[in-house]
Amino acid sequence: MRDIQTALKNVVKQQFGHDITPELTRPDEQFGDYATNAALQLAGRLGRPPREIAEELAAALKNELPQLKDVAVAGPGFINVTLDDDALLAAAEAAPHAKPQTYKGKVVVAEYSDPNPFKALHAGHLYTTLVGDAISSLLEAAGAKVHRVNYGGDVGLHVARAMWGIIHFLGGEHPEKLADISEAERATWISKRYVEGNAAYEQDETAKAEIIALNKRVYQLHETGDKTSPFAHIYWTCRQWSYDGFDNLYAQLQIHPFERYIPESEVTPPGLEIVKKGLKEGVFAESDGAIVYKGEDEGLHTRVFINSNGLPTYEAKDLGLAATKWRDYKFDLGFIITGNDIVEYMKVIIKALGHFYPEVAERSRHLTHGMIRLPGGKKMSSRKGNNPMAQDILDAAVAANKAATGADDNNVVLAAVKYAFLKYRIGGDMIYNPEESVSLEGDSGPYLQYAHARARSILVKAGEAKGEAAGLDAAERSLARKISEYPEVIAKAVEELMPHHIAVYLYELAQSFNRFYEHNRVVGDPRQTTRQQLVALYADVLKDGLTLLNIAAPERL
RNA sequence: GCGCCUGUAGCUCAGCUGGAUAGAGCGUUGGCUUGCGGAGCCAAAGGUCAUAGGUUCGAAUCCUGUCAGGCGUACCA
Repeated sequence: MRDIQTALKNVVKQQFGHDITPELTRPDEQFGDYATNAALQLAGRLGRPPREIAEELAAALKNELPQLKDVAVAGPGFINVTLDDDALLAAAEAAPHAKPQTYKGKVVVAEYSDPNPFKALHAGHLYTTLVGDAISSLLEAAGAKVHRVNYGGDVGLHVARAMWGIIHFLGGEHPEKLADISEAERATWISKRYVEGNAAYEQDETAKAEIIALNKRVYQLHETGDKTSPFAHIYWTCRQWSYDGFDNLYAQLQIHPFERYIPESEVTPPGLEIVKKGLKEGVFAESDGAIVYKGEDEGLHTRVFINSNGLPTYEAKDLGLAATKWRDYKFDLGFIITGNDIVEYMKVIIKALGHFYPEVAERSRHLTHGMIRLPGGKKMSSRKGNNPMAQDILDAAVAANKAATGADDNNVVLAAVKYAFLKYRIGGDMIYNPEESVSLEGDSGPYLQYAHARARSILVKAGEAKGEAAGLDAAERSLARKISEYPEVIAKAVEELMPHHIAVYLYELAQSFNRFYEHNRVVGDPRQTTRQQLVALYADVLKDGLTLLNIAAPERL
């Protein structure tokens, strides 16, 4: 593909004196293997009929690359290129291993998941976790060194609310009573206390005052390094329980482990320093007793970085977080995945950051996902009807799988959930349908697992390849062509940081294979050698693609 | 009010750095069927790509207006 593109570029330059990078696309199969609209683009600049230019370009290209089977002009001025069978087969053979190394030697910091200790993960956390892990894997495959980091708020009002609930439950600051909580229920126990504290904060003025006081105590505890007071004991113990709970969920999901948690408390001091420095330099301003960044002149809005009580807000901490990541990793790309409700917020942060670390602001990418909803507005969360918890999603998948198959296969359930979340373009809201996700028919993770296992089983049955078969027949060619597209799909997914391209392609590939397989015998056929090779390549690509999405591809189901 | 995002088949979604007849799954209808793992294949029905303009040889894709929905809009995260 690269050869054709280079040749085309040269030809355009020689013939027409224009230095453009012509686009090579995959047209409908009936037209050929590749197509370019270079002639149509040139027509405007040259003021000549596009078909005429196309004819000249096609002839020159054919001359440049005589090994091409066909170079034809079609429609308004497209140039369609058809590869020789050997070249196509060679491209298919390379496909499972030919990944574009666009990130070779690059350092990437991937920040995703980002749950807050003392609270339960909701469905959105599950979404960023799966997408973040997939993008990380993708970048690794493209040659990057990826640092997976997880950021979360271990200080702040939500922690104070949880601490209030905990202390209330324990009947005072009695850390010894924590021993009564069994290991299995620790994480949910804490999130229940948070819910109680949250309710108290909203409804009870006395409790609200207490929670505000607790908030300050939590900050003080970090400032003084207190690890031993009863209050500190409760705090540190429960914080660790939260992290343990997160780790349990990640293990359950079988995703790559995070390199580290960066707690909010750790980035608060550097964040405060940046804001203080910025205040002197005039980047930040005082307003109503708070320290703010005025974004209006840059088309943004004003945000508070230090509130009128002198406490840092999330904004200040985010600056500290960026500085910390930069200090530790000196990355080429730092991406963050969060819900899309904070896009405007993040723009202000990055803008403010640019005053101190312009290179970091430039290398930071904020990716977002939308809300997760359930079909028909069905409510599934215990607490907030329209905001399901991560565990609710997993439980629903397990239940749907059990209902459909009667079995309890964790591999299948994970494939179902991961694929369901990864097959959509990130950015917008999505509806998670548990029944469809576990379905063995249609565009699902389990379907692809089956497709892979079936291909492997054909290969087992086929044994050693024997005999020689020349060329490719029409059905074989069609499959080989689809297989050969794989590296281009990866390149696009890497460039756009969009793993859904892979999911979409894998399903199309499976469809291509099924069409081929319907009417073409593999084992025992005179063309067995060629066909067997294609089946092997197909299975390899499926496995490779599923692996990039962090979905298991077992040899048999 | 202002800003950001979304609006493609009954439902869920691809396609969106402009290009050839707008695609897929589910659902509906009809066919294939003792198969190499049929968890599949073929076919049909189903679309004013929210809407009105504009730019262009060419617009689902770019620009503007309108409508609808979501989110954000200073001391929550």
